[in-house]
Amino acid sequence: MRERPKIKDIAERAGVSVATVSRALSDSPLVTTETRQRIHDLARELNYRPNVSARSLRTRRAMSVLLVVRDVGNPFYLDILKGVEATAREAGYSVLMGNTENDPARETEYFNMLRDGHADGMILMTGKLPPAGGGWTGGLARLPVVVALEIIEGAGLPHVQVDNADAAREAVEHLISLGHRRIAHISGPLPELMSLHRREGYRQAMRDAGLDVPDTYEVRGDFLLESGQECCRKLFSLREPPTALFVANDEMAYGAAYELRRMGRDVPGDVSVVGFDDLYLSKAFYPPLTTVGQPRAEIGHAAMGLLLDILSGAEIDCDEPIILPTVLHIRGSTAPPRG
Amino acid sequence: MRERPKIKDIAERAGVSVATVSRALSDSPLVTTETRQRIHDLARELNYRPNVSARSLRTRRAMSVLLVVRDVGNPFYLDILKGVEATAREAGYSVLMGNTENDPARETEYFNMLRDGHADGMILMTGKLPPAGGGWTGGLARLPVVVALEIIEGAGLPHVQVDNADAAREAVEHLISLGHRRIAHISGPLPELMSLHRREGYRQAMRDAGLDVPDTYEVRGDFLLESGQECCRKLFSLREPPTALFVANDEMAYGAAYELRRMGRDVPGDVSVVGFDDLYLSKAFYPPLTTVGQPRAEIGHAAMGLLLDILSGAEIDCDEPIILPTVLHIRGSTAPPRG
DNA sequence: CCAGAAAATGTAATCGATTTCAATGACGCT
DNA sequence: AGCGTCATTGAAATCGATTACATTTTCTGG
Repeated sequence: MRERPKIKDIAERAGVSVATVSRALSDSPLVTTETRQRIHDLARELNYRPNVSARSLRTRRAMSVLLVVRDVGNPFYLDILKGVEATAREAGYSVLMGNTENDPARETEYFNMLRDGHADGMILMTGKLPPAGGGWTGGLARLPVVVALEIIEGAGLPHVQVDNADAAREAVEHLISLGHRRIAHISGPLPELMSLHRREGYRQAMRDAGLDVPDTYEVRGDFLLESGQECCRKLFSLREPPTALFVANDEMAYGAAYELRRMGRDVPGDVSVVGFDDLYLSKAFYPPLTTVGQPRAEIGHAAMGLLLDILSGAEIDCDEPIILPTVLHIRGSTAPPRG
Repeated sequence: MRERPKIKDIAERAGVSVATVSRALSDSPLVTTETRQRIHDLARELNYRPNVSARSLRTRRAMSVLLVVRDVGNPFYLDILKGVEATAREAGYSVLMGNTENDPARETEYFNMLRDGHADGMILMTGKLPPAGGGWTGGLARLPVVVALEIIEGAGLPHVQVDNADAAREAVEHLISLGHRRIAHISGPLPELMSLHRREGYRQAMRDAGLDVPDTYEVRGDFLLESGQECCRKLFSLREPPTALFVANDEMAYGAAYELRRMGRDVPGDVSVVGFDDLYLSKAFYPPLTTVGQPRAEIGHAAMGLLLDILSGAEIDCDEPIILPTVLHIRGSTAPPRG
């Protein structure tokens, strides 16, 4: 058998019809235990594997889901992917990764993969929907899509997320409790909701402590390393530079810490830095980064679980997002202000 | 048209047969320019997209390739992925990412996806073949698989790689030229060829300089952060610890640098550290890491190009690997030895 | 030992596209 | 007008599985 065997080959060899083979292989109770066993053995012997195209054409199910992120290279997504994969695997689904690089064309493309039958559902972690007009405007709420990490308002999609505002507030309160008064914030891209919420948490902590936030203390980044450096330069060219930074993600925090060292300022001696995400390098960073940890595997697990529910036809309440808890990891990059 | 339109819907609306529609949509010269235009318009209007399962069932082509890595979370793979994707996209292929976590079961699974028709070809970056006996022993050379980064001997597969030994030699020569004599090596997992080659480069540079390499100066890691710390502890509990480390990848180098700081040794004041890979965080690391950079996008580009050649039926000479050049980035983690 | 229900299997339709082969129509040429 | 040629188009087979429906076999009770 040089060619890839098909169900017909097994049927001929076993002396039964293709229907019986199909039923036997899917462990249908309609076939005798003996024939089922015989067919299973034969399938293994021939090293048979069903053709996925044929199967999903007929069943209208691809048995795979799409996990769409901004940037696969971001180590942050790894644990989420693992959580998703483990849950998907249990249910017999495989996971396809999609990488958008914030490119709207690619975002639309992944949505199209849903329609093409490439995948049955999608976990969206880009914070964006494809631009309207591409045929997606209506009926989006009926698509098997779960939004994780990010927030997309008004689309009627189910969400799995953390309380960004609350986590940010906790992080800033940590800085305040160390004695810092002049605390600046490097935010993510605006007006994305995730960035807005983290900024809101920062503002609230400051307000609660009766601290002033001059406009110049809020600078906007884009979550990338270089942007952390750049924002940091801006903040430290101010007349009254901050003594602590709350940075909206770890990657920018790395950039900021690097830039501070370049400017001859010690972290945490001169400036304290808090990040957000707890990338796995953050504890090996110098100094080890104080940062907000998210339950990544659980996020993946919850999102995939929700998607499976939807795929099995359950009605999901989209107004009640699943909120998972964060943990503030206090490490070496924060200390009381000098003097 | 609430349902997803099929080719038949277009055919009815256009008053032609499905055959004509299929031909028109694939821009076959067999249809008049007018009907072709009319059908294209109609397709856009109905927002038609062909069902991939049906198409690939008939054409026996999935128009997608598999990119299999040890660990998607490793930022190292990002640029390679980008190179692969760009090249694939041009040729109309999409890229599916596979993540093995060094789990043989999952490695086999991705190979099976090839047979299932999920993908047409595969770029393998795990350095391993699935265990024999699963029906893969014979005919592997005929599978559309390209090995990138890693090396798999004797399988008759085409390779895209860098000259690991030469790059390692260059890195170690840099340390020697700074005046170091006691240079230790933290290797990758053995007996993987990539690790062996990097170690070989280290040994050769030492030999060429007439330097001794005690057995205790070669410790084996597994490419992960923690292993870098651990190996570092071993080396610095020696009677005569090294003054410089050549570490087989950046991630372990991070771990080693972290551990050195914990032990109160300055990098590069007390100990110089050289890594391998040039992760994008390496330049923001403290101190910025001296490391060997690989042409990642080009590796992805070359591997996908090779795969496309194979898929279009070209005969590939597997004995002549494609070798791409490396660059040693000299940064702040290396300096002359103290005194 | 037979009617009839239940269990096991087979036949053929089906999923939605591509493609082979046949049929049609338009056109030029004698 | 008649015929061959070429350009278009259509009808139907095909890819490899699943499954509705039909059929055969087995079992049960009377």
